[in-house]
Amino acid sequence: MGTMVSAARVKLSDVARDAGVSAATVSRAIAQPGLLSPETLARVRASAQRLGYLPDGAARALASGRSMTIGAIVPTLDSAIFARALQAMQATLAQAGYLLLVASHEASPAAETQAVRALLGRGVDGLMLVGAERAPETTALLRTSGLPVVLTWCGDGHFTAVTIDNAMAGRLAAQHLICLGHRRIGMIVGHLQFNDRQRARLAGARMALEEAGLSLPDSLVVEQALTLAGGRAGCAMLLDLDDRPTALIGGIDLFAIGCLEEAHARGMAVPDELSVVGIDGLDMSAHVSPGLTTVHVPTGRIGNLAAQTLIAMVARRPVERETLLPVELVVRRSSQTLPPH
Amino acid sequence: MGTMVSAARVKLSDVARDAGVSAATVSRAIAQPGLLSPETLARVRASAQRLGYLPDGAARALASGRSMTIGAIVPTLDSAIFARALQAMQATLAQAGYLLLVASHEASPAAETQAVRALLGRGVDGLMLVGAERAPETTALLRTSGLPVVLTWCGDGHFTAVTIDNAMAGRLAAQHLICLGHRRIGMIVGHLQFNDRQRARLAGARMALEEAGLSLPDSLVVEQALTLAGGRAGCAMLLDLDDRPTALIGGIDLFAIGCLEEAHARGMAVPDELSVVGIDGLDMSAHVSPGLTTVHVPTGRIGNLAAQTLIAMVARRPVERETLLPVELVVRRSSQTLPPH
DNA sequence: TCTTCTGATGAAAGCGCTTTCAGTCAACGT
DNA sequence: ACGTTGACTGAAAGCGCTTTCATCAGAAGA
Repeated sequence: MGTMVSAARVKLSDVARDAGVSAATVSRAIAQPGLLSPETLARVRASAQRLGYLPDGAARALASGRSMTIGAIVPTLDSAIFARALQAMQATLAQAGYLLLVASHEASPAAETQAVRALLGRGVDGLMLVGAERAPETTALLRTSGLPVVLTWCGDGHFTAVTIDNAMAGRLAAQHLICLGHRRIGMIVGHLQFNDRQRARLAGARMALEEAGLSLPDSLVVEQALTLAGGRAGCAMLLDLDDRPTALIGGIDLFAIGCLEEAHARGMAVPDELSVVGIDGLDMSAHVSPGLTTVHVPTGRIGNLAAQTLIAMVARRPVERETLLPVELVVRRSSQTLPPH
Repeated sequence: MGTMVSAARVKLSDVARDAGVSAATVSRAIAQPGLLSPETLARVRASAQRLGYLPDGAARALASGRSMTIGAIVPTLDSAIFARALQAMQATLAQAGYLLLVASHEASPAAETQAVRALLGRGVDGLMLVGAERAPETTALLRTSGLPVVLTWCGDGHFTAVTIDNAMAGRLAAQHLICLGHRRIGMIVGHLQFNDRQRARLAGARMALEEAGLSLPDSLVVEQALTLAGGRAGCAMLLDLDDRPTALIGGIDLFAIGCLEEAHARGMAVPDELSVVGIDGLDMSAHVSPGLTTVHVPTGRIGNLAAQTLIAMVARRPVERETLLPVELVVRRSSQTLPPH
C-alpha cells in the first residue's frame, strides 16, 4: 500500500461496467430507484458499495441543475443567535439531503452583495438572508436570479420570509417597564445603519412609551457594537446622565447582560435601583444573576422554518409568503416595580 | 416586466459572442487574466459586466476539478466555541475566495461519517474536522479520498492538525487549585464517549493531582451534556456528596458557569466556600459574577489557522504537520485560597 | 531574407452525470 | 395468433466550463 497517489476516483461508468448495466441505469439507481427492477437495483447497489462509489456533486449539479445546497448569509456566525438559527437550519436541511453553505458579512452591505454573488455562482438551490434591508444591487441580483430566497427576522413584504415582530418585542419590553411604574427608560441598540431588526425594536419601544404619554428621547438611546462590552459601555453612558433612567432595555440580551454587569460594578442593585430587560431570550439570560427579564424570540424555529420553507420552494411547493413567529415576555428578577421615590 | 419566467442565465458562450472572442478567452479572462492582452481583457470584462455574467460553479468545478469550497464538520454550530472557530474560518476562507460548507454531527460518529460522505460527494477541496477520534470508516473514507484534511483541537499524529494541549489545559486548571491549597477537587466533563478533548482535559487534571500526591477519583468526576444546565446538574451532584469537594473544574466554561449558578442558588459563596475554574475562555466568562478563572483557548486562531492550512494544502504548499496553540490560565475571582479549615 | 521564438487566441475534447427518447420484451386482451 | 400496453433499460445528447494543443501574427536572431 504505502502512499499511493490517489487512485482515480470511482465513477458512475465504472459502476455501470461492474454491474453490467448502462450508465443511465446506475444514475437511476441513485436518483429514482423505483424505476428499476429489484434485481437490477440490488446488483447496481452491490457494485457501487463494493467499489466505494461516491457520486460527483459537481457533475450532478451541472447535469441536473440542482446542487442540493442551500446558502445562508448572516451578519456573523459568532453570535449565539445566528449560531442557533444556523444549527437548526443545518439539522433540518441535512435530513432532506441538503448541505449548508454559509457566509457572513459583518454588517457590511457590500460584503453581503459579494456573498450573494459568491453563493449564486456556487449554484445554491436557495438562499437564507437576515433582515430586509440591503444594497439595491443585492436585491436586484436576487430577483434576477429567480432563486428561492427566504428572509429571516424581518420581511420586506416581497420576498418570502420567516419573521418575528421586532417592533412588538420592543413594545413588550417597554410596556413591561411602564407597567412597573418606570417613567424614564433608556435603551441600548445595535448600530441602526444596516440593522432593521434593531430599528424596529427601538421603534416599538418608543411607540409603547408614547402611547403611555411618555417618550424615548434620543438622549436615552445609545448605539453600540453588538457585544456584551457594548452593552456595558452603553449602560455606563446612560447611568452617567444627569437624570439617569430607572430602567434599561437592551436591544439584544447581550446588551442587557452588559447592563447587569455595569450596574454590579457600580454597586447598583438590580432590580432595586435599576430594572433591566433584554430581547432575544438567550439560554444564558436565564442563568445570569439576577435572572434577566427578556422578550423571548424563537431563534431555533426561525432556522427550522427557513430551512423547511426553502426546501418547499425548491420543490415548487406553495409556501406562506410570510410566517410571523410569536415573541413572548419572560419575566425574571432583573425588573421590578419602581420603588417609591 | 412583470413575472418573467427566469430569463436563461447568461453563460460563458454568451459573453464570448458579445465580446467577439472564443470561449477559451473568456474563461482565461476569469481565471488567468495575465494571459490576455489588455485590450481583449478589457473587452471581455466589459461584456461580462454588461451582461451580468456569473460563472457557473458546478461547471467550473467539474471542468477544473476544484470547487473552491472547504467543508467543516463540527459537533454543533450552536456553541460559542465552534461558532467562533467557524466564523474565523469563514472570514479567512472568504478572503481567499473559498466558501464554507458546514455540517454538524451532534456527537454521533455515524452522523459524522455521513457528513464526511456528503461533503466528499459535494467535492469540497478540503475538510476541517474536530478532534482525532472517529469511526474507522470515516478515517478510511478520508484517507482514500486523498483530500486535504485538518483536524482541530486534537490531532492524531497522522492527519495535519491545528491543536491545543487539552491535557495541559486540564493540568493548569488543577494545578492552580492545588496551589491554592485545595485537596479535594471535583470535575465536570462532557460525555467522554466521542470526545477526546474532554478526555484529555480530564486526564491532564488527574495527572496534575496525582503528581501532587492527590487524586481525582471517579466519584468526583461527573459526565454531563455540554450545556450550562449540565454544568449546574453536575455541580449539584458533586456538592451533594458526603465529602464534598472544595473546588470544581469545568471541562468547558459553560460547566463552570453552571457551577457558579448552582452555588449561588444554594447560597454558597464563590470563591469563599467553593472555588471554580473553567476551560475555554469564553467572552462570557469574564463577565459572570464572580469573574470565572479559566484556561483560555485561542478558539478564533484555531479557525484562522485551520483555514490557512487548508488553503495551503490545496495549493500544494508545505504545511506544519501539527500546530500546537498555547493555552493560558486566566485568574479571576472565582477561585481563591482554601480558607483555614 | 529566412528561421525561431514568443505571446495571444481559437478549436475541440472532455469533466461525470442526468435525462429524453427509443427500444425490447413479456404479459394481456380479443 | 397479433396488435397493445406497460415495465425496464440503453444510447446519446448535452449541462457550462477548463484546458490541452494547434495556430498565427509579429518580434527577434542569424
